[in-house]
Amino acid sequence: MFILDFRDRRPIYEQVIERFQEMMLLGVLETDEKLPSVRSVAAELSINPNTVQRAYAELERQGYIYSVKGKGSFAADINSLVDVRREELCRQLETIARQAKISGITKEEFLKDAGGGLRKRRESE
Amino acid sequence: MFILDFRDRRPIYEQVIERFQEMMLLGVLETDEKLPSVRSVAAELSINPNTVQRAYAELERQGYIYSVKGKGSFAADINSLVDVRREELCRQLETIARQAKISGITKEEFLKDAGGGLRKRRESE
DNA sequence: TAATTGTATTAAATATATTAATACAGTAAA
DNA sequence: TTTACTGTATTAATATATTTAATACAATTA
Repeated sequence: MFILDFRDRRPIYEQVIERFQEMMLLGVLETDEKLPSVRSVAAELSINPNTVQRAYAELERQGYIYSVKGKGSFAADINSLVDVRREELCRQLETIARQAKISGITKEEFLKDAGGGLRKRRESE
Repeated sequence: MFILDFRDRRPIYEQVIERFQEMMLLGVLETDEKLPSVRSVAAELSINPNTVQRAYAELERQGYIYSVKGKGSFAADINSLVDVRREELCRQLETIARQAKISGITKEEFLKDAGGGLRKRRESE
């Protein structure tokens, strides 16, 4: 499924949240598709079910998934969430751009790096 | 001097580190200029001297300052650190660019936001 | 009925951050 | 030399967040 990065200082449940968000945004998980159960994710990642449950609860609070007791957790329609995500990324981008300016990086250098980051993925388009 | 953001989830000592790094990169603190003492910073920010000491120790480890017992802590020549900082920002930029791509943000939208972030500061140049 | 699902609860363990209270050694100035 | 300031180290207590552990219960499905 995916693996955890134990060098990452952030809590495990946040990594789990991010991985599932990515899978949904990338279409690996489509709308109404079933997510693996809390217990199976816990077993696969060798972490506690409570930690997975915390991630799922947060994903549901944010509108990424919906859960039905006895049935499972399912990917929600995330089309309405794109704007929220876009705003968050814009905030992060402003923060790093401010840091770049402070560090004496020119606009040209910054945009060059940004373009590189955008292009360097596996070509899916 | 500066203030702390208690809404920030990150530890206080990290904020202290960042603020001093910024002051040095912006030239507010010049090479060999004396930083305020551990105890005075602690008093001004109403935090424990140990917390400031932790920030100073990390700043010294990273090469931003040097400390002399009995004299004080001083801004180091940070010219050789710019590259390290540039690489770190580049890594962050790639991460956020990847997230943007996953979120379906086009290259044009991303670069537009990035440029905005770079320009929106008080005009010091 | 049996097995699986999400969910809730309580407790313990673990890690990290922060404060508190000292102490020591080096520097500078009175 | 004494006094007051520096950085540095140590130990303990406190607070908070994270993670694990061990259950339990209700709903669903086969």
